Amino acid sequence: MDMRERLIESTRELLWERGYVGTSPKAIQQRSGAGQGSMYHHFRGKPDLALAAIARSAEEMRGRAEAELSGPGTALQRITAYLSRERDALRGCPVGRLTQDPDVMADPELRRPVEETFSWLRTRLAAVLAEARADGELAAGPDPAATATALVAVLQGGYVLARAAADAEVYAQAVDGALGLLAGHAQ
Amino acid sequence: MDMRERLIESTRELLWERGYVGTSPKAIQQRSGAGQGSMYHHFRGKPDLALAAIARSAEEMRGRAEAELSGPGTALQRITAYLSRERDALRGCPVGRLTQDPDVMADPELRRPVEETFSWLRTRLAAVLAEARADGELAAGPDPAATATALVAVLQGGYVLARAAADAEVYAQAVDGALGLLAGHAQ
DNA sequence: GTCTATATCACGATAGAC
DNA sequence: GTCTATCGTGATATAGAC
Repeated sequence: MDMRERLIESTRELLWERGYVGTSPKAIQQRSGAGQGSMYHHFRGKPDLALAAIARSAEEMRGRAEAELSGPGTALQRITAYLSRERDALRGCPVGRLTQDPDVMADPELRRPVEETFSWLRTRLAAVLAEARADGELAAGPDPAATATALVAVLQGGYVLARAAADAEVYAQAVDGALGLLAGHAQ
Repeated sequence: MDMRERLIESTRELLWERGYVGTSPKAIQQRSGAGQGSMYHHFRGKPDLALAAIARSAEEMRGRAEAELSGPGTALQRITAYLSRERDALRGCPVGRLTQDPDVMADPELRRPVEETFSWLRTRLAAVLAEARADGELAAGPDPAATATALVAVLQGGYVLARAAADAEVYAQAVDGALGLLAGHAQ
């Protein structure tokens, strides 16, 4: 792995752990093993490096979701697979956590990957919910778009509650609760 | 309002907007109109002041929830009222946002109010869900504890999605989705 | 209680040698 | 490409006058 790559990966980790405001160039240099000059050779500064890191995290998140939502099985099975995927609950979501970072949200360039990722995810999940309904797997009652937003919110909120409790099991409980509510609408 | 009070309120606002890491003593002094000496006269430092602010936000959040969950109406009506309450979606939850702050979570004193607030809220909501079930308002299917965690997660995650989209309507959609799923279990 | 002065360190970046 | 030196600013506090 070359230095540029190590800088991006170290920044990704630090943004995940400490957010944008809490991540200093110095910390990035120490984690990656790069010197001052090296970092500023590959990137114009902290925002430039953060953009590379955020874009990659967003792409990775979307790729995993798409793999599960367009994988094998019925629509309802794919939704269940996506929701039930094992996640590092106490670490939280590397993209979702950026929404709490005022400096990220204030910068249109840094903000765009975050916005697009969740916009895509809600739309994609709504489409699979609509598919489940069309196939007679789900009742006609709940609106697919609203249901999709609620389900994604359960995951994002599940991270918050798990961290608050310092207990990954709380995340699993949130997912269980969502699946339980969804089950009432299965045909 | 005396100076001590203004310091706490200013800190509450700043923690809400920028988090603990993003809030400096200087910013607190400027917003409150207090000088350096004044702030350090009333509080030992940033952590001490943050504790006062966090404890107050936690208490306020709990008070509002308790008012709705123990208010008038059937159990299901109270749950719906709690979930549907108007909230400043783009501002987010002043307590939930602290879970993303590594320095808050690393300090047991600062962490405790956050942990206790959500622990209490999940338990309290589960009790009202159990009440709704006992009263025949809700089907026996979903587990109250898991459902409660999922519902609180929808609110916390709704903030994340609304901020990601820069659109408060997304928060409302998440709540709508949750209410739609819950409706399927109403008797 | 509040003020100003001062101290120490970290942040985020630039300059220029190698 | 990477290194060290340096810079100006802000973070977080202490000291002591008033």
